[in-house]
Amino acid sequence: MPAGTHVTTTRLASWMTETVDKKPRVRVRFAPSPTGYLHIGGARTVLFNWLLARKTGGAFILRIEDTDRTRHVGDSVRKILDDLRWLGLDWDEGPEAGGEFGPYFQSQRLDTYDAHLDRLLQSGDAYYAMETPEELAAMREKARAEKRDFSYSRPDPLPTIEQGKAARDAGRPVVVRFKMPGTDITVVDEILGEVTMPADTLEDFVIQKADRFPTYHFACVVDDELMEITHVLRGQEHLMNTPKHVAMQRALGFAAPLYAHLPIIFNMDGSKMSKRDKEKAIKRGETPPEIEVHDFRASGYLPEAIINFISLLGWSPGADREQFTLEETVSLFSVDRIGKTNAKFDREKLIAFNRDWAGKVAPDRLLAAFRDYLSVCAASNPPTGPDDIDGAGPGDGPADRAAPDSDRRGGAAEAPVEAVMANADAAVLRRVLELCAGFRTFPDVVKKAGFLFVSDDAIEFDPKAVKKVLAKNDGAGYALLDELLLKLEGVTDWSVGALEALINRVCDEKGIKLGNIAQPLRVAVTGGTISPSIFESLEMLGKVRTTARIRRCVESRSADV
RNA sequence: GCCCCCAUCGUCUAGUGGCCUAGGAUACCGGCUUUUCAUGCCGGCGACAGGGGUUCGAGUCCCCUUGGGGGUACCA
Repeated sequence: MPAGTHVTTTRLASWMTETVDKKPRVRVRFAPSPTGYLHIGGARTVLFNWLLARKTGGAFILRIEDTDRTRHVGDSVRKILDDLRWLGLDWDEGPEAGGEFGPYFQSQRLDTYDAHLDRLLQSGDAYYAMETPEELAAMREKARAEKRDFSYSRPDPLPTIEQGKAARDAGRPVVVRFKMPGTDITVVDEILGEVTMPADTLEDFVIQKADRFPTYHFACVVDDELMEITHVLRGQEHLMNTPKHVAMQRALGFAAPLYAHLPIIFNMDGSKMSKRDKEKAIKRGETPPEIEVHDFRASGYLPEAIINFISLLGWSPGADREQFTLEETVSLFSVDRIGKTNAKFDREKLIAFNRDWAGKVAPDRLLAAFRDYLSVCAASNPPTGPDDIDGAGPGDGPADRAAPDSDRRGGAAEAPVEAVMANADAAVLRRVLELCAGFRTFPDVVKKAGFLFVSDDAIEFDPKAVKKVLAKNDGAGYALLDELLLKLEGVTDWSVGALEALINRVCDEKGIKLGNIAQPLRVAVTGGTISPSIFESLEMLGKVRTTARIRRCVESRSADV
C-alpha cells in the first residue's frame, strides 16, 4: 500500500515542521493542597518545576488542589503564596496571576470534573459503588485478621448508572470508581526509566467521593490535560499513583505528560520531615526544627541559601562547585541530572551555605532580608509582658544554664529587640550587618548587636560573664572600669580611631593585653561577652550611653556580692 | 504481608568500563590569624553495602542477598 505510506509520511512531515516552527511550550505546574505553609520538600518540587519552565522558556502554573474539604486550612493559600514569593519563585498562571486555563482552584472546577466523569460512566470505564467507608474498613480489617491481602473486588453485576443515581438521590453514600483495565501498566519516567506495575496490584479506585468532589487522581488528570501540562515533576511518593493516572488518560483519550519522580527529602535520622516534628520538639522543650519554608524565614535564613541548598538535594550540576545564584541554576539545570537517591536534609550544611550567602549578597539585599527577618520575628512575638519568664518552676539544670545567654528582655513590658531593630535606620542596620560579618543566620546578628537597641536599664549582667571578667581577682575588672569611665568621660572625639588610641594607651601603661580591657567593657556595655569589635561597638553606642552603662555596671557591683 | 523504587565518605554529591591511588562540599579533628563571638587561611581523617557473574579490565553492566525508602484511603 504505497499510497497509505505516502499519506503517513506527508502528515508526519507537516507535523514535524510545525513543531519546529512552534515548538510546543513546556508547561509545568505545582499543585499544593491548602493545608498550611509550604513544606520544604514541596519547595524543592516547586523549584525544579520552576527551573524547568524558566530554562525552556515555558510556563509555570500554580494550581490549588482543594478537593478535600475536611483538611482545608483557612489561610493556607495566602501562606503558600507568601512562601513562594519569599523564595523568589514566581508563577505565570494561578491564583492572583490568572491565566486562560483557569480557574486554578479545583473547588471551582467541579462542573468540568462532572462532565468528564459522565464520559467515563457512559463508556463503562467507571461505575457507581455503594460500599460505605465503614464497610470497606471492616473488609480490610477482616482481611488483615485472616492474613489475606485486601483488594477491592469489583461488584459483579455492576450497578447501572440509573441505580447509582437513584441510590444517591435516596441519600445513600455513593462513590464512583474507575475501572482499571486489568493489564500490567508501564510508566515511563524520565528519572527512573520504565516501571511496570502488575495488573493484580491495581484495583478500581475512587474518582468521585460521596460528597461529589473528585479525588486527587481524577482532578489531577483532568486538569493536567485541560491545562496542557507537558511535564509532571513531583515527589517519588506519587510513583504508585502514576499507573492510575495513565489508565485514566487512556480511557479519556488524553496524551500523557512526561513524568519525572523526584527523590524524597528526609530528616537526618531518616524519618520524614513532618510538621509534627515541631510539636514533638516543643513538647520535649527543645527548639522546634524548621520544616516549612516559613520556619526557615523566621529562623533568619536567606532565601538565596535555601534555594541553592535545596537545589542540590537530588540534583547536581556535575562540577566541583556548588554555590550558584538562581540565574546560574536556571542555566545549569536539566532533568537528566536529577538523581534517584533520596536525600537527607543536613541543617549544618544549610547553615554554612547561609553564612556564605550572607557574605556574598549585595549590602542592600542583605539589609532588606534582615528587615524581613526582623519584622517576621516582631509579628510572631508580640511585645513581651512581665509574665514572659514563666513562673520560675522547679527550675533545675537546663533552665538555669539557658537563662543567662538567652535573649530574654528585662521585666517591664517592652517591645522585643527585633521589633526595635526593625524600625531602626537603614544606615544603622547596614553598619550593624557590616560589623557582624561572618554571622551564620540573622539571630546571630541580634545576639551580637541587639545591645545597641535596648535601653540602658534593660541590660542584664550575665552572672557567668560578671564572675569571669569582672569579679575575679578581687574585682579587678570593676576597678578597671572605674578608671576607664573617668577617661571615657573626658573623650571629646568619640570615634573608633580616638577610642582605639585611648584604650591602646591604657593597655601600654598597665602592661596588659587588649583582651583584658575589652572584655570588662563588653560586659559593662552589653551585659555579656559577645559583641562586635569593641571600638566599633562603643562608637555606635555613643558616649552618653556607654558611660551610663559603665556607671550602672560599676554600681551593680555591691548588689551582687 | 504484597507491589514498586533506591544503594559512593556521618551528610549532600561528582563519577555513564581504563583518565579512580575515587574528586568537591559540609561536618569532624589539628595548626595559624584574632579584643569576645563568628569568620578567614592551611593541613588531616573519612566511602564504592556483601556475594556471585560478564569483561583483558567494574564504583561504573547483569543476578542474588542485605539495607533504606515509597505505596497499599471516599488524603493529596
